[in-house]
Amino acid sequence: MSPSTLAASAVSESRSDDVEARILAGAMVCLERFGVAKTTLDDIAGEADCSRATVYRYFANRAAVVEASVAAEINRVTDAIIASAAGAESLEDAVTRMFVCAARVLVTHTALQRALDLEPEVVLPGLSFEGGDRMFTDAAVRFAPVFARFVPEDRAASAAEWSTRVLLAYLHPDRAPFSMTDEAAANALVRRHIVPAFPPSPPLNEVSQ
Amino acid sequence: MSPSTLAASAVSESRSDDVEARILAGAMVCLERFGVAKTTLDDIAGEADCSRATVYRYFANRAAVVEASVAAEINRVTDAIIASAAGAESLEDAVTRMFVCAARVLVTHTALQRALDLEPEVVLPGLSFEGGDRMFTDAAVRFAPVFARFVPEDRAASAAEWSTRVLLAYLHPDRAPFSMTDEAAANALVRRHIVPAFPPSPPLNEVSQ
DNA sequence: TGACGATGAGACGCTGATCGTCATATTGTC
DNA sequence: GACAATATGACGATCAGCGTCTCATCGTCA
Repeated sequence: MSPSTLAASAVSESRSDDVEARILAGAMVCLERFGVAKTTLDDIAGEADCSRATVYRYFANRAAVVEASVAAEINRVTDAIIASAAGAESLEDAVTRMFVCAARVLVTHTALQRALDLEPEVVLPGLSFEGGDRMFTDAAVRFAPVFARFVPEDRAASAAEWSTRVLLAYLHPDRAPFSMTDEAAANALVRRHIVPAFPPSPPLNEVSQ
Repeated sequence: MSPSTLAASAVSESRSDDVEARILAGAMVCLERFGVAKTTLDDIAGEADCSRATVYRYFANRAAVVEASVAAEINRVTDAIIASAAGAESLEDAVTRMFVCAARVLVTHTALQRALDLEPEVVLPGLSFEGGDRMFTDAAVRFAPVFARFVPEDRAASAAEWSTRVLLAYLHPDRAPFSMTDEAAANALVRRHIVPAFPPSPPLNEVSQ
């Protein structure tokens, strides 16, 4: 448990929170600049403007810092994607916006692109939905409320998960020719793979029966 | 003296030359990716697709590889700048073209920009004409023939040197607001600081006296 | 074929960088 | 001024990188 987690229920947390955030941000800056392999704890501490020992106060080791920094960054991206669907008025519209937003954010994401360039063997396995880590399943969970606005409550989770799978599949570098940053292309994908599977309430089979 | 220098006067140089060039190119790739501080000899050897031992056969140490790689790169850039003035029909035209070319090449130069970002304290001192190394005086010497087409023979060298000084002064990051990539801006600079100082033969003072 | 030069593979010792831990100093709060 | 929370620099251990070396391999040429 990190000090800030403890501090959250206590009184003084001003510094703790600040430092932990600075460490995470500093680590991300280093990952952008140097890549995972070449980033040292000195680099991170220096960028976070604190001592190495302080970093160890918040994280068990180098790997933990990197992991937490990546997780925080994924959270940021997830937030942006969710926000992009705020004004949508249909499932098709919402998912199209989210796909385009995701594609544009990731294509221009320095750290990610650098990682794909320098250490693809580390990043690519993690870019699949089933890839062990709960990174994307967690993201899918967070997407669910967006879907709940357009599909029956009990289907929102699976719609979110399915959409995330499709998104990841088409964002994979191997799919280079397919550019999801193009709204028309994203929309076509959504109409083919997402919309038909998730009709508005009530579900299709209940109507047709 | 490097093996290829020896080989140049001997018979077989095919392989040597190739390897040396690959090492220099590989080193530049690493400098782009990692910066000077984080580039190891393993990185360079790997990028050059040869063993570490082979790198040491051509260069005394890591610093020598980096230095030679930078020198080779400066040569490449110098060539490009000279080539850009090929079709010029006046001093003003030639220098303007060279300034714009230099600015554009350097602004889009990944390794240089990365170095300026990561290790400004290493790069900036070297970006002055007087900066110890003969990098720019050498470049100025190579520019001289271009100037010899428009100014009296005996003034070509100093015209080249002066122009290089002006170029460097205005390319320095501290001068950020001044964008030499803009042809009009470059031309104005040339008209003010270069052309008046180097009238076509014979020199101005001889005419006016 | 045999000599030769170029290269790769990899082991070596050395040095400095990096890691993770520790005792101590500093800071903010009461 | 005492206390808790936290930052800091020092520490030893470990690791990665450097530069050197030897040996095996390969291709070329006499």
